Amino acid sequence: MLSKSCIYGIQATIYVAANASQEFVPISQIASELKISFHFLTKVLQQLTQEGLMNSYRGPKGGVALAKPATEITLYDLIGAIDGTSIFTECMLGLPGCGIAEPCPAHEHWTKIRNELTVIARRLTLETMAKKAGELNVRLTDEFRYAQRLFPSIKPINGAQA
Amino acid sequence: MLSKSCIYGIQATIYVAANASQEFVPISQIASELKISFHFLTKVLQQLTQEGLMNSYRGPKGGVALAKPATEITLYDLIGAIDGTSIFTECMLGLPGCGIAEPCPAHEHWTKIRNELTVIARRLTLETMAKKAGELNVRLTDEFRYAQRLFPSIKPINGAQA
DNA sequence: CAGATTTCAGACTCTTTTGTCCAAAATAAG
DNA sequence: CTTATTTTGGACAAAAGAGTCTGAAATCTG
Repeated sequence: MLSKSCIYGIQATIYVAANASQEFVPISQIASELKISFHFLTKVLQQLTQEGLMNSYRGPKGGVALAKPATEITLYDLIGAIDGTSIFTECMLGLPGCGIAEPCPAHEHWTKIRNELTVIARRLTLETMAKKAGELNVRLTDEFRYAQRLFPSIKPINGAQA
Repeated sequence: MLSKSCIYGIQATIYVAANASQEFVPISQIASELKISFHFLTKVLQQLTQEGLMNSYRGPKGGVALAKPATEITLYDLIGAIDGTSIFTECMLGLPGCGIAEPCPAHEHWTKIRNELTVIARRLTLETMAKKAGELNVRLTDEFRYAQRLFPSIKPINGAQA
């Protein structure tokens, strides 16, 4: 569904958004907390800065930060910046120009799903996901936390208890 | 979204289902009409026969045929046989065990989409898609037909005009 | 039986994705 | 100015996906 690059990018961006206290968050910190290869994540985040979703800063106290308020970045933006928007537009069978005029046999059904996916991705903001990530039982990585805070450095935003 | 193998498998199966007159359809015929590499398609269809969705027969007059009536094979079966069912079950961020207890930040939204996709894929039968494929303006490949029948050997099933 | 047809099985190549590594450029702090 | 930190950029390797090819096994036809 989503590429590894895209998944890492989404996870990292949520992490940065949830970590509102730091101005610039070093990629090394993100990588170690999310258990992602540092060098690989570096490239992914470079792409997000090139797409204008993040700002970066070199040197000590440097790192990456959101280029816009978390309310103005959506899941759609993140996916589009890394994997491209083809998931939201393409035919299930990959047929170019599949539409009402010359559809594939599954066109109408797939279109329905695709449109709902698009609506949801456009509505789901980074702020919403970051708030979720601050809740006790919600996680960003494959590690279960079981009532422990996985990222002690991140304070719960939405009144979730630690 | 779907792998090339899976797309080819779906296209080929629809073709076979739409081609109800032939008992066994040679893979070479499917490959040439759908413009798919013969050897590659061979492997994909082999997988479908191993999964019990198709029967195959060697030698002259041989080829592949549906192992079950087209009403009893769904899009879900085809995808599951080639790409596996992970699309229908997995977390958007790929987190193992992502569920109500320990969800990812996008869990509830993605679950909604995923469930609808599952319902649609389970309901969409090969018969329905094959009927569609028999209609004049519907196509299985990236070639537009523009009011020409792309596969003259296949007769329209559902009263579509040629 | 001989020859033609077709699937089966495996080896092989090419491309894309994923992951690793290293040196250079920018910046902060002493 | 020097050193440590951090992103940038590119090269490189490993793994997976996509596609090609060859020979063997099965089966029909004559």
